[in-house]
Amino acid sequence: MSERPRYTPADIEPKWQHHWRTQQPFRAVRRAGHPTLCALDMFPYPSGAGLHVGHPEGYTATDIVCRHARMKGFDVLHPMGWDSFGLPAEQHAINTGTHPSVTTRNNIDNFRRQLQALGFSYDWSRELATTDERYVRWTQWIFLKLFHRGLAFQAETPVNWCPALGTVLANEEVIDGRSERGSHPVVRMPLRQWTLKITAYADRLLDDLVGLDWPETREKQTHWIGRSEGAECDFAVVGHDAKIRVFTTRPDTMFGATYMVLAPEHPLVAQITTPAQKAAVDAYVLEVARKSDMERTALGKKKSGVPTGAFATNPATGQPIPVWVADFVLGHYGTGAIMSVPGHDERDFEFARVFGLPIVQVVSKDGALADAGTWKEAFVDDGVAVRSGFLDGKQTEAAKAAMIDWVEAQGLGTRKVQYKLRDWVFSRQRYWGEPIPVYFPVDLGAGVDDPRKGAHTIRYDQPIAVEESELPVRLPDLADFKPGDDPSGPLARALDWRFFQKDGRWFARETNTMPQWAGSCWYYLRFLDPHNDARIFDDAAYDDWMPVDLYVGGSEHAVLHLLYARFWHKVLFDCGVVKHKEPFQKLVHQGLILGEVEYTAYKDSHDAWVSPDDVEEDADHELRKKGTDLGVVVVKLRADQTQKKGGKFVLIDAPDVVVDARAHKMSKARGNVVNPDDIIERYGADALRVFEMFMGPLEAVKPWATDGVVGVRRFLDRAWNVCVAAEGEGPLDDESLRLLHKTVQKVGADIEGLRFNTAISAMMILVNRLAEIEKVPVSAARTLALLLSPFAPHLGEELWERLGGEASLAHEPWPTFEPSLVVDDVVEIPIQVNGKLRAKARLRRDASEADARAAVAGAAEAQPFLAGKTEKKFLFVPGKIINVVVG
RNA sequence: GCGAAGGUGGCGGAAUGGCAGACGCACUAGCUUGAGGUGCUAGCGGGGCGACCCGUGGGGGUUCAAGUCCCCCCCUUCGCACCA
Repeated sequence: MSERPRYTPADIEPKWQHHWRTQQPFRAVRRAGHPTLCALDMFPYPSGAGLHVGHPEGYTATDIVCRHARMKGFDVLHPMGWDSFGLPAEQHAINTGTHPSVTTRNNIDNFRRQLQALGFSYDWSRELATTDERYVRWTQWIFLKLFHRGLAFQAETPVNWCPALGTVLANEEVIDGRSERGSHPVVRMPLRQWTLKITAYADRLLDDLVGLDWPETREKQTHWIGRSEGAECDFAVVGHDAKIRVFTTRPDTMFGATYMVLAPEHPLVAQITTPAQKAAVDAYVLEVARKSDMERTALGKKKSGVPTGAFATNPATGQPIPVWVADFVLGHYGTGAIMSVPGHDERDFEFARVFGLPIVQVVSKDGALADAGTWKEAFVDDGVAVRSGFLDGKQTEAAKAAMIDWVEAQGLGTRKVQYKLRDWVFSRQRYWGEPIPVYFPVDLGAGVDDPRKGAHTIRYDQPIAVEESELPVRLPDLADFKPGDDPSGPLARALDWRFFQKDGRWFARETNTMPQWAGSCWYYLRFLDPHNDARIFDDAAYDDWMPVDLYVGGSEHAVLHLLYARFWHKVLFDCGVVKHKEPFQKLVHQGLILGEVEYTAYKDSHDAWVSPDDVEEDADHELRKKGTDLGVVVVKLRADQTQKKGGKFVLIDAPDVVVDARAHKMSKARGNVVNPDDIIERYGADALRVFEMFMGPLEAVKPWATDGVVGVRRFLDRAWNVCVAAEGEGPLDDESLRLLHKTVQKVGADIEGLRFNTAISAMMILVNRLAEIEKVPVSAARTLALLLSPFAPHLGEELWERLGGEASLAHEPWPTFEPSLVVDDVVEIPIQVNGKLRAKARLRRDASEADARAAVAGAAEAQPFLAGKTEKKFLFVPGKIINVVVG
């Protein structure tokens, strides 16, 4: 054979990356009359660890969409940037003394290098970092918008203080009483905090979810916002002036309220507890306070509580009912107190059962009266009100309305909408974040003329916004980044930065900084016009591209980032800065890529095998054999030591020992992280890109398997060989020509439907076919190169050039297909007898039933199943199937 | 407990109600190649010498025809977690 050049990604990939970097074919430019696409990736936090194979998954998906769109004539905005504030750089600074800005710069350089090595078609001229002062300026500018609208305020609120991190955390950052990052214990304590009034937007955040092309994330946000309608109502405490205000979604059941419960944190607890109960209540409240949220909920079903000894009057019945304290009532939801209707609420029912409190039926399924005391569970469905005075006979909905009317008429309370969503604690006691652009007057102590040197009081009650013209408020250079054990943060130590004089008066800057979410709340907007120092962005740039058509990122941001960003967007909408109610039209979460599948078995201390079902974790997180105190160790196995038996993997040498076969999340601790650099070195960036897309549906969680990469590499090799061997303009045989056109159709449709895995398999089929043909015409090879190019852009460009392409194929028109060639005139269709496949026939697509009958008669394999039988039914679906039903 | 997604070969996965397992990995055999991770050809769900039979978590149902639609159950993963 002649010497043909081989496919060498190590040569062609840098070549084209250089071309793209210098020629900038991916700059986002608007041309009148062209459709537009704004496709956005969730920008990464540039960690020191660099990219892992999870990053390129979503990035490759959007890159394919963008490259395809450009070839379809779209003007495309596809930017990338860095979410570069964050704790790790600061932690690194604490550990090593390296300034976070240095670490951040290095990490960004590394991330950029890695992303460019993957050949993504970003418009790098729009690159931004949230840590850039020119970006921070506008983040602070948005904060001032919030501040001036009364949406940013200081509050002495109970917050999640994490002593180990030395900062407060948003509720969303606390999981089971521990920090999301690092899993450190979190305690609740009241502190002065900047808080954003996201609850003012709760209804709009909820309502505007309708109509978005989003996955189940919409439901997650709905649950997170947690809107519930009901009423507030006061219950008078017997013998006190005090009233207990409760929130209920079931006002119709008030006649059935047989007791009340206060949260242990409730301010009235101390006031109304009788002397006889004081000791018990104090002890209980103390005990609960000591417990973390985790322990409080880990108790699960067991209800605990203590009576206060006090009674309140049920306003509906006029009867006194006991008031209890119990931890299942949360101080921070609703009013921190409930009326308990054990007949019609599961928790109240359970509680009543544990403490022998009366259970009364006030809602009936069919109007019939029952004895609730004998019930096994509460009746929580809607029904008809009974034993409820003026509500009797009313359906639940009507009864609710009537009861609320009554409560309002009596002046006891009002209709009320309650949300789970709480306001967003927005300050962090950290250095590496955006300074909050606010300062406070300072009162000097007697004889003190400089607060840096003497006693003073900072008037936190008189916040003053920094003038827009003075933005950005820059971070001071600091050498010591350690968080304090109080919430003033490391910036409090930068005295010359913190205190300043203006018109002869001393002021102090806010020393808290913004949380990492701030920068990511609006970066998609800055991409529109990233170098504009006069405005946040130009209106024309906004009109060119907004809103974001496609937003791809991990589902871990389903509530946190996406809710906050939507909130800011709506505030900016109210300010007239943006013109759409919602920023992200279509949202897709790429599935997590797990590590390689691992096979593990267990052995006890006698060296005997233990199946995973018999292994449990004891209180010290040590593994032991269930029901014994034998310690158990993990044994890692190779795949070839195991086999499948009855749906489970077992040891080949000991088939009664079950082996765990599962893929785990990639983590440094587990040592199963795959670095894309290594894959690129071995197989090339295009192979990595294609493999990530070939692994399965974009949204699915998938285990990584390095072995599989060779498969796509072979495919790319073959595609290369087919194209470099292409010659002349001879005709393609009919079947191959049809396959080519069908592939063009399928690849285009699959890209638009984000079904990259099936697009790739279609191209594999095409390449396998073309590889069998002696002389592939150049035109077919050019089509193949174009189809391939969104997935394997370096290969696509190189082949295009070798096939005589004049310039980069980045804007070359996407191939079209001939509709008549994608539908076959003659199709092979199955012949079934009683629904079972017996033969096959080749029939014209427009064949008649008579043709079909003739085909059946001519199908020798089918005859034995027809002989001597009576035809009951003859089914013929043209182009699909023949089914003869006989009896 | 609640909510969502999902269960198809050894593995990743295909399949507008119409030939289950496309495409790829791994594996087996042969060829080739002087070999050290990437060549070529063939085979590859299970059972049976075979014609055939059985197979999409389990059980029912609808239909000429069900992985796909309906009902019940089981399991896995993810999210939320006493929200009044």
